[in-house]
Amino acid sequence: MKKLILIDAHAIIHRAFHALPSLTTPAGEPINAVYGFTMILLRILRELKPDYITAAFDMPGPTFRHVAYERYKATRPETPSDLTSQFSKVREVLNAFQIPYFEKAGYEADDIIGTISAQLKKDKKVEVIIVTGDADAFQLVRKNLKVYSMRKGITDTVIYDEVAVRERFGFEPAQLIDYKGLRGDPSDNIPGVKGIGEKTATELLKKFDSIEGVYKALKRQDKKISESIAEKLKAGEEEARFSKELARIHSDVPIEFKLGDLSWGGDVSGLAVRELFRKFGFFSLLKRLGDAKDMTVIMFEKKKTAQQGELLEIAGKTGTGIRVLKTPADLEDFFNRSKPQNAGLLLHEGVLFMVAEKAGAVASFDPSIFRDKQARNILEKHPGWYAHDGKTVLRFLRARGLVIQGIYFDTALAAYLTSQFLRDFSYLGICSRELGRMVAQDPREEFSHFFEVAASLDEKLNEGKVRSVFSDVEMPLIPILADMEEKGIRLDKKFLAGLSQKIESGLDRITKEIYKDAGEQFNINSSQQLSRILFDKLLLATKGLRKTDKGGVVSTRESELEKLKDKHKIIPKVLDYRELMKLKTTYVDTLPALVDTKTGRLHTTFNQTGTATGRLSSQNPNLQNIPIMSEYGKEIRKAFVAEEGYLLVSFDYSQIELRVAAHIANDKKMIEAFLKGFDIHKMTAAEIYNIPLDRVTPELRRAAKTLNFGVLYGMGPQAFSEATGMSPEKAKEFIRAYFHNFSGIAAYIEQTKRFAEERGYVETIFGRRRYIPEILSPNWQMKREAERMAVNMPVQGTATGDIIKMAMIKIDARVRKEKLEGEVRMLLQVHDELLFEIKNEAVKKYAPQIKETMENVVKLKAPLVVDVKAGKSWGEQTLLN
DNA sequence: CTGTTCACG
DNA sequence: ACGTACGTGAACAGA
Repeated sequence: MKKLILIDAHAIIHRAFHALPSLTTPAGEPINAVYGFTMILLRILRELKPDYITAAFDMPGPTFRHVAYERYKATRPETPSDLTSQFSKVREVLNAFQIPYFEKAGYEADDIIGTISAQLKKDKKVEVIIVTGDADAFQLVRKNLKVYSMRKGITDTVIYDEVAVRERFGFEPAQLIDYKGLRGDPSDNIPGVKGIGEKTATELLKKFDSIEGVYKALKRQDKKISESIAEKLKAGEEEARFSKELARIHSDVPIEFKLGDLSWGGDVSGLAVRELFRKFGFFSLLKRLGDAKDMTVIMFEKKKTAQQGELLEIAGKTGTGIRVLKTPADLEDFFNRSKPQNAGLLLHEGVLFMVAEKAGAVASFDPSIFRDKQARNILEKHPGWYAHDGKTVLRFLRARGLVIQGIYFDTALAAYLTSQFLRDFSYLGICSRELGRMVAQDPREEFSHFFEVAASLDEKLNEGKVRSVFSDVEMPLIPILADMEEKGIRLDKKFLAGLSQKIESGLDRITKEIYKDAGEQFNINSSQQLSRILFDKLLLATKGLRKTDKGGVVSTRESELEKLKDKHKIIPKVLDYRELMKLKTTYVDTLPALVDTKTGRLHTTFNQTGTATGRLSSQNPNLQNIPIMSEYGKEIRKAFVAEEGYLLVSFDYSQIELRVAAHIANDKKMIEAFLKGFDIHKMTAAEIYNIPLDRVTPELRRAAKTLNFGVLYGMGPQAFSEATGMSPEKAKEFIRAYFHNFSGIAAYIEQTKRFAEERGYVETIFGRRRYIPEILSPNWQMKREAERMAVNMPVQGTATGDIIKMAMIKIDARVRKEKLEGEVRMLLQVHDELLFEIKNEAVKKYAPQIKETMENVVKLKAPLVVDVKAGKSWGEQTLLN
């Protein structure tokens, strides 16, 4: 069957305009709606692959509906001028794609679409899909006519066919106009019957089919209509019939077309499209179209890959401010003509650029420059560079034997610390935001704005104490993290190979048993298939089990299977299988493959701009989630070993988040407990149960521990009872007792929520911020969620963001000052733990110093305590303190 | 490319 | 009227 797409351009443009932030073309004209429209257009062309396509527009001026009813859409606010200018640009887009469109004075886009689809009703060989952001079109849905619509924004799309309409509204598509006739439509100012809402309208239509049916029933005094409703209907009869007609999409617009005129050629990447995208600044879309030989200006010719030490060389087109530096004299000249304090290094798609204000803007390096002594000297003595993602730049240069002095201002970090919404800290991302418009892909263009972007970010650092977090914490951390990444950690591959064998055989055995218990073979890794086996075949009861987040199907996650443990012998086997599989695929088989052949060690990358709270994260591989809990997990840690003659020494902040919470909340009781060195969880149990310490059982202590952590995250009674197995009532009482005893914590929570509501953000004690706009959400659930984030961030951010980073900086400074690089190496940070590789004979001397530095990096009311453990591997360490 | 699950703090 | 305890990254399934 052939496919025809009808786009309600009017509706889509409006939707896109409101869904996207304001964006402008490089020339400064508003473009967000056009951008959104184009994204949707590209998506439907790709997804639906139409044979025919056309679009319809509204025309300015009154329509037949206004003539019939002067108050039609009278409550609509006037179209903003930023939007009106975009309609003609959307026509330009359609022209570029060679998509025909219709518009007719006196009619709306809706009616044009209704007319076209009505004419195709007889044609059984064409399926019609209407693309719109407006629910009115649902009335047209029929066999072979669907509506492609958006739930919210422009990415969340959904296709309505007859079944879907019935499901959503509870009646047939054609009844939608009757529904509107009764209920009205405030957005179009369609009156409907006063006093009849969604519920009643749907009920009436279910019983009497249509407005005509409803009024016939009313005439014969049908008992199914209650008195009060009958009265409302009587009073509103005229409005009802009239509203129905207003809502009806017409199919008699005087337009002429032949289906053949609407056929679509299928080319989304023609010359005209590229030209237009460039003009509008749609560079990300342009990129998605792929390269077209006839259009792309080839600026750089790839000689060898960047990894091999050879960069890219300019092949031509150096006319617009870009210069190639080939000799040291070029470099010197470049520097002399620039303000030396404003020199920047940018790594973009594997090419290093040097940016300097007043010196012809941008230069790319000729690779040979790295080998020239004189040139290196010039680069190395420069006191401080601007950079975007300085850590990567630093490592890039170091890998080529060039050690620069340092990074003075990192735009990625500045954006990270000042950003209110953005999670994307790519160079292009921050340029768009800081400059308030889209920025070209062309390096000549985008890098010339570098200092403008930096200045804008610099200004924002003045808010509160953010600048001190930037210059005292994040910036100094750059070279330290670079060092840690470069050092890497040794991995015992042989040991892991043996472990892999063991797990493999265990897995084989369990797999067979599971198949036998299930009575068939299936993919145990598939939660879907497992669910079918457990709940459809073995018929295990699903009552009281959680649903998955999005799918709404019964979850098979561990905490749920745990509840079924005794119901069927297959369950514990599945749990074992899951554990082994996870360890094998994520760690045992994966890590050895990532060991660097040159260094023989495992190198992670720390992401310094990845988290909302100020923590680091670790990737490729993630070395912050190496197992420790299970038996096999500990085995995996044993594969992380120290170099010969060294020990792996770990320094763990003991309960740092709780101590920070006690400090921030100024909770007298908790602070006292920490001062006296009590077992905090045991004491918590004793306090809230009001019993002596020696009567606290292990279970009570465990519950108290759960609560101590849970409270910082905003845990409710429901979750607490799930986690501890106690009844919800008891859990509630437990929590109440907790807040009663630790009134400081309770006050902190309330105070922080209020702070967030008033200011829109929360902050750590050092001034790191997290913006939480959702705190003002009218949506009950979102608000609660925002509150939990707000309460948690200052604690998590202070402890595992600020404090441990400051400790790292202090330790590093000392190592450098005393020239201990050969003896003491910081390797990993795991939020509240630092892992070092220290020379055997040096451990005794330096471990206590590191411990001391960590404990005293900041003075809290509840003192910081660090546990030190050492061993040949990360998995077999013994306590030193 | 998204959803589910699970490893860590 | 309910279904979330915070912050991450990675593997796998399935569309």
